[in-house]
Amino acid sequence: MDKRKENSTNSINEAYWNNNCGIAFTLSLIGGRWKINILSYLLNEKILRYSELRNRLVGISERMLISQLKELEKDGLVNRIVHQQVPPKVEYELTERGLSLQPLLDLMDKWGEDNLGDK
Amino acid sequence: MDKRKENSTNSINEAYWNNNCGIAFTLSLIGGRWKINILSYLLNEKILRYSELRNRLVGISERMLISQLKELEKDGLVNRIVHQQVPPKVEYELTERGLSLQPLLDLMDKWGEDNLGDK
DNA sequence: TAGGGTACTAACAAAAAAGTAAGTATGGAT
DNA sequence: ATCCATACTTACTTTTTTGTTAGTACCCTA
Repeated sequence: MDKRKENSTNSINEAYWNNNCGIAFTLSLIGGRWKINILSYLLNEKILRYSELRNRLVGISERMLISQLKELEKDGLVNRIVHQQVPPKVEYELTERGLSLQPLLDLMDKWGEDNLGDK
Repeated sequence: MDKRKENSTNSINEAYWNNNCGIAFTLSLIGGRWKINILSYLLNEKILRYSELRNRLVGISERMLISQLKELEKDGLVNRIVHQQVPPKVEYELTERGLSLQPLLDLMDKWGEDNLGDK
């Protein structure tokens, strides 16, 4: 959403790895500042409207919430469901691809919990 | 290594989630710009010296290579082995904790490969 | 005595990510 | 006619990450 320079050294390297390494590609989809939080809530609660997500994600700004949701939608991980009514009502849920992240997120959570305290 | 403002909104939120969510903690350790690349090479080749890593990580700058290695070492994922000789020889290998990331990285790789082409 | 190879370090600049504050559209309720 | 709630949008600033370039130390070799 915010524009990046497409020919910076960093962008070129990033694009290269994202297209040639499964791990890098995966990280590029779930690595955003608030993405795992959003994905986790949606995994647990199935469907949430915009304001419900905002209330759960303590500390997030509207700008970030929208931009993370847009990226997740663009990457095919969440569906945006618009109800035609006033005041507006928009809900978010995981796509099949989003749901398929569950085992990965579970494993990340377990590894993290196992290593959190230790040095 | 590079200093951050410790009381910015972003830092506070990040620290909060990293200490309370296994996934966030895991991401904070492996999410650095070149960390998965370094971890992958060390998983495959067991032990590599600094210059060997530099040659494999096409596009990385010395500054980034050092800073990523230092963070991985601080987080207990890699060992730094210094040989007392001239010219210097320093090798890097995974710790047990680093090795324990293998299943996670494998899963991330698989998910990425399965989803790379599709839209 | 000058140069070479390795593993770094440091200072400054550019790029990218995130924060902040204010504004928009809509139709229904008052 | 005004206010309200929801889901955004926009412009501008700060913070954070990364790049770039130019060093350093060490002993050995020529």
